[in-house]
Amino acid sequence: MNILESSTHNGFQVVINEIEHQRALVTGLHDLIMPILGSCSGEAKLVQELFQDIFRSSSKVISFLELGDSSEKQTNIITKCKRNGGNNSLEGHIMLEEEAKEIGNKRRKNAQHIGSVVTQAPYFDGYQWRKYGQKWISKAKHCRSYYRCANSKGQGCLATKTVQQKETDGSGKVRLFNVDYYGQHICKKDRIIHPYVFETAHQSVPIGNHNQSSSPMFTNNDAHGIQDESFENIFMVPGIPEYLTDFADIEMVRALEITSMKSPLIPEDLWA
DNA sequence: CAGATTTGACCTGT
DNA sequence: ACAGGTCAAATCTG
Repeated sequence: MNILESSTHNGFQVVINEIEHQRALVTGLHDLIMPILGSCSGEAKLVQELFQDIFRSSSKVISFLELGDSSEKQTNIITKCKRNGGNNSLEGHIMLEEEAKEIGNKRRKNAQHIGSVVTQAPYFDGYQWRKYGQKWISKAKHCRSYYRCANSKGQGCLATKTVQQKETDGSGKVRLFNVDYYGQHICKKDRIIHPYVFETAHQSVPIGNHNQSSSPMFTNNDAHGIQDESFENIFMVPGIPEYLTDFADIEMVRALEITSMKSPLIPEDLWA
């Protein structure tokens, strides 16, 4: 193993350890929240689903990283899937949902799918965005909005995202949005510092506590891009405690943080 | 008035 | 032909 391979492997191990640590933290949070919500409420089901999503996602990342430098294997799987064109063969079934999505992608520009997030707060991801289009998608209940990085003009940043409200369970209490990210940000110094949770030995800092005073993230939506929907409509979800709406946002921010950490060796599909 | 958003038209891939 | 992504003129807003 040469130095480069060794350092890459060590880097992966650090990431794996961090993700394992995050899983432990999330488990603790889960155990804390679920008794408060009860087991039958719609919010509890939603929160349960979000936790499951987080675990599925982290398991996926860990199992990928544990394959080590076998990124070739992953590439082969994807290639095979693409060759099969989504037919009914066994290999076709191996195809991940995200990969299938990528194949069916009709984007002409910025076709690089960076990742997807389901969140209650689709506009708060640390970047500023400008809406450039909106479209009713066939058979979808809600229209899809198209955003590009606010620095697309000034710095030529090609990052875009689409936001589409998910169809809910019908209760209408909670609005979830699918957010798909395309293209890497190449713009500089425009990011808002993430409200990371830094854990100390025996004391966890509450979510949202960091940078809250210096960052407008939790106090002023004007500084965060999109204003075509009201702040209240997005954040003040009836029946959901404030710390839970914060959690949903932290989840998204973390997903993005992982995205920004990714190795060029890892296929984009993994991060979807 | 400048910059952001909206919206219908246009373009492209399937 | 159709669905979905982008463009650009019109409109809105601070």
